[in-house]
Amino acid sequence: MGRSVQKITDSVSLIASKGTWIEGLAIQQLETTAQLPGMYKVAGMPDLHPGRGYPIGAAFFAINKIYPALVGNDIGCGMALWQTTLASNRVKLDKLAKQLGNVEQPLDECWSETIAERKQAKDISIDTYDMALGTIGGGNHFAEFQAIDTIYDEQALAELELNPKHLQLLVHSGSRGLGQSILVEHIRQRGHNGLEPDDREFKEYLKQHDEAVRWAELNREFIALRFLEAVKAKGHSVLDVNHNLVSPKTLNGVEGWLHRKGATPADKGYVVIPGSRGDYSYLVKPVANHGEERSLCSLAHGAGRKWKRGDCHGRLAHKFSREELYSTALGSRVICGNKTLLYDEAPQAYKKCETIIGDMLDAGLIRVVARLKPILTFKTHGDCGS
DNA sequence: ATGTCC
Repeated sequence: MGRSVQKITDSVSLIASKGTWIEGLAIQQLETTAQLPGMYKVAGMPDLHPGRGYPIGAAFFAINKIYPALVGNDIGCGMALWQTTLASNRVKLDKLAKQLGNVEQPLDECWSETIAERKQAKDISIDTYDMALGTIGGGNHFAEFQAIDTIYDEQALAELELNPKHLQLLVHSGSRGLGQSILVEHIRQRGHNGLEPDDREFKEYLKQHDEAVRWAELNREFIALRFLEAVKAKGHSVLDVNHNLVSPKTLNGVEGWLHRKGATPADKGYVVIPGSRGDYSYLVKPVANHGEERSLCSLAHGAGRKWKRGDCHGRLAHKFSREELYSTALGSRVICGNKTLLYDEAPQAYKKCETIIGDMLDAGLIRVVARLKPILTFKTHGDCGS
């Protein structure tokens, strides 16, 4: 554990070098959250940034308690990586962009049989949010075609059966309105208080939470499938990892509940740490059983915001027109019909992913397998005004 | 983050 592990208090650590910029408010929120009853240890990741009361980009280990409000509304949010059959060197950006016209509309009737089958297979019975299945949503969610740009570990790539000559599809989305509704109903009943295993609501919440996690996984699957269909390609899932959830975990022999709020698991195999749409993403292999105590078996879930959402239009509009933001410095294309979203998620609003990766390398938490370059990032349909 | 808000 090197210079990029900071011990803030006995129970609060931060995986970041002194040179990595982290907003003071985020550290404050991390320390405040560490004071919650039953909270045993918390760990900020290098992408730590302020949230609504609780910071994003952190893991929280509590004993005999879970905090639904800490998990937040986007239960099961995560990253899925799909291998496609599209040859990277044959990509025509205009054609690709054109093919993706309607991929954010609700899935049409042709999908209903597949939806029913897959829901049953994944033990999902709720149907209130079927309309949202296969949709990306807003915020930092996206689906992005990527090309493998640099290979650092051939063997790992082979193990994952990734074809470096073909495009990958990275999907970042969650449980949409379903997770939101579960949180809202819980807050209405119990506020921000934690739940103990003896509480009636504990089991109820966890049951709904676990279903929302599976729903979010299925959502990413349908997003990938419809994208593949739209561009007339085939593909298969390589990995799917949730970074927003609470799960039982034993850390150094202590049983508890690990809350991950924008924190990628380091105990679920290979993961992708995405950069902003104008930056590289990294396929990494977590180092087994390393830094459990300080990192809580977690990693950054992305490059991390540098600027607050609402600030971005004001900071960028005088410098960049909408049209200029439809392409990036790496030559990739952006489809985003929502102006606010276009500015809020601009590459300038995020830290450089390389620094986040560097911090985790310094801490001995990961090995880098490959660097992925963005080709086309889809945020939301391209035809709405604001 | 949000079938986003009256």
